[in-house]
Amino acid sequence: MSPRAKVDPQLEDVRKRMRHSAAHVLAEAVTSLFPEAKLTIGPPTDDGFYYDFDVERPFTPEDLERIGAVMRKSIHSNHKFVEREVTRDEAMGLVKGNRYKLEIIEGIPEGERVTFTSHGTFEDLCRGGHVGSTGEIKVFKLLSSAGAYWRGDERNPMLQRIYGTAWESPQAQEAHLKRIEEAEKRDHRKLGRELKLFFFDPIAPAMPFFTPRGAFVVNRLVEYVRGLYTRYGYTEVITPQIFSTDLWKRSGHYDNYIENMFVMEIDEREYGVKPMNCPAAALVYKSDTRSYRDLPLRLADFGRLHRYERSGVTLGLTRVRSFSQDDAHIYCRVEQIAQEVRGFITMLQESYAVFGFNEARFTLSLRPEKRMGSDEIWDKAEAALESVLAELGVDFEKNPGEGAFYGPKIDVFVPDAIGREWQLGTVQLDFNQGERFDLEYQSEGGARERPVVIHRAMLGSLERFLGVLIEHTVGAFPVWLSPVQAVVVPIADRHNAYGMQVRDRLLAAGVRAELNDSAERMQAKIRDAQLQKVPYMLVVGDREMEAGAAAVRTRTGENLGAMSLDEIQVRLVKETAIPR
RNA sequence: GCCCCGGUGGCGCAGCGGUAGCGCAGCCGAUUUGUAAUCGGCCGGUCGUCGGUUCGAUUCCGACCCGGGGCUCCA
Repeated sequence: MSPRAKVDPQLEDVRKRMRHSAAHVLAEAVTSLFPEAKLTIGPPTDDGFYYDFDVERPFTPEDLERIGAVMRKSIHSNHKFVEREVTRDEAMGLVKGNRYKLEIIEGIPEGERVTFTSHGTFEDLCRGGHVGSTGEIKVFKLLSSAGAYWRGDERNPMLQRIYGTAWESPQAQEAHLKRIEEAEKRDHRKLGRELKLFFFDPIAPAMPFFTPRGAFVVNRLVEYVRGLYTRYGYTEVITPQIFSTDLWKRSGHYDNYIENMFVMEIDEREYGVKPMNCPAAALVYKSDTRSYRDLPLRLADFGRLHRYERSGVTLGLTRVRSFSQDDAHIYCRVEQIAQEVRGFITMLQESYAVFGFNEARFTLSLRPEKRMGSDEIWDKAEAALESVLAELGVDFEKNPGEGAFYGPKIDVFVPDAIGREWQLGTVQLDFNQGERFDLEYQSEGGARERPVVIHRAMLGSLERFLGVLIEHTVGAFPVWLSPVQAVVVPIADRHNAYGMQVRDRLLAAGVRAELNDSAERMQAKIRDAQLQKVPYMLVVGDREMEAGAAAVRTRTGENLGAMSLDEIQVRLVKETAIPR
C-alpha cells in the first residue's frame, strides 16, 4: 500500500493555496481571540497546515473550538486575499514588536520583494500563494496543538503550534480523516498488545519484552538472516555486552556518545553497556593476524545494544533503548568496497522483496566538512557507492555533506502505516576504525596495510523492523513468520480427540499448530483465530473425521473445503518454510 | 530535554470530594453447535508513586515515574 497516492498537480496546487490561506485565517482568529499573541510562521503541509504562535499560555482543546468558530465566520464572509508590496522599512514598521517577523524580514535577500497579504482587516507578512478569497477554503478542521521551537531550534523559545487540515470537499476531508483512523488500527503498539507479541513495563522504560509469540517472530527473522549469511559469505561472532570504558575511550564513543550510553561503576572501574557492536568487532579482528587472503572478512553480530535515548523520543518498537540489529562489519581493501557494497545491496533487495517492502527509499550521504581520511579515499569510496547503486538500478537521493565524519553511507528508509519513514538498512564506510584500533593485514608484498571497515545492517534494528513489518502486514505475517500457523477447530467435543491428532501431526511436521478445544462454538473459535491473524483454520467435524481430513479456511476468509491431512501437511510444511 | 494531554482490574472504558462500576478476557456450569462472538454465574482494582489540602481524596494541589501527540535529537 503506497502511503500517498499521486494526485493531479493542479489539484495539489489548489490544496496548497487553500491550506496556506487557512493558516492565515487561523492566524486572524487567534489574533482576534488572543490579541497579545505574536505571529510567526504558518505554512501548508502535505495534508493540512499549521501556524506557530508566541502566546502567554498554551492552547486548550476549548480554545481550538473557539478559534475554529471564528475561522468559520471569516470564511463565511468570503474576504478577498490582497497582496501588496512594501519597502523594507515599511515592513519593519508593520511588524514592530514582533522579533520573529523582524527576523524573517531580515532574512529576505536584498532585492527580493517584501509583500504582505491581507484578507478583511487582517494582514500578515507573506510571500503569497493564496486562493482568491476565504470562501474558497471549502472545509477545514483544527486537529491539535503542540509545542514547537522557533526555527526548530531547541535553544530558541517554544511556540505553540496549531495543526489543521483543509480540503476541497467534505468528502475529501472525510476520506483523509478516515485514512488516519485506519492507520491507527495498524499501529504496531496496538497490534503488539492484541496479538500478544510484546509489551513494555515502566520498570525498564522503552525496552520491549517479547512474549513467546513475539520472540518467535524475532528469532525467525534472525534465522532468515542467518540463511542469507550462509549464502553471502558471512560468519557470525558473539561478543560481550559490557566493556570497560577504556574501550569506549579508544573507539571515540566516550567523547562523542557517552550521554547516550548506560554507564556503571563496579569495583572502582567504569564500564559501559555497548550501544554499538563496532568496537567489539575490531577486537575480534585484532584477535588474530590477518592476511590479504582473509579479506574480505565479514563478521556478523546480533548482539543486544543499549542506547540511552532522551526521554520523549522513544516510540513503540521503532525507537527503543534496548535492541539488536542484524549487524555486521566487513573488513576489506579499498578496491573491494564496490564488490562488498554490491553484494550487500543485492542481499538487501532480495530480503526486502520477501517482506514486500517495495517503497524503500535510498539515500547516499556524501563527505561532510569535518571529516577524516584523504580526499583520494573519499573520491574512491563515494564513486564506489554511487556506481553500485546505479549499476543495480536503485533510485537514490544524494545528500551532500550528510555523511559521517568517518565515511560516506547509504541509508534505506521504509514508511510505517502513517507514512513516517524509518531507517532500516544502512551501509557505512569507515576510514576511522582502522586507525583507532590499529587494524592491519599483511599484503602480498609483506607490507602492513589498513583495512577499510564497512558497517552494515540490512533489516537494521530487529525491533524497529518488526514494528514496521507489523504495520505493513496489519499483523497478518507471512505464514513462515506467523507465531501460530494453524488452529485446529473441532466442531463439537466429540471431535477433540481427532483434532488433537491433527494438531500433533502438524507439530511433528514442524508446523506451529494449536488446538482450540474450548467449549466455544465453532464460529467463536473461527472469529478468535481471525482476530489473531492465524493463517489457517482447520475445521474438523463428523465428515472430516470420517474422511481423515480437515476443512481448510484461510484468514482471508477463503474456504478451501475439505483436504486430506496429507495434502494439508504438504501445503503447510511448504508454506511455513523460511524463504531462501 | 522542551510544550501539552493522559495514567481506574489482563485489555478497552465510565465515574470525579463521602473508600468504585461496565464490556471483553479469565474461571465455573449449562450447551455440542458446520465457517467472524451460545447462555448463566463467579473471581478480579491499596483508582501510577510520594507528599499536601480536607472531618474525609480515585476525585482538589504539588513533585516524581510512565505513556501519548508534537518539537528537538537519532556521532
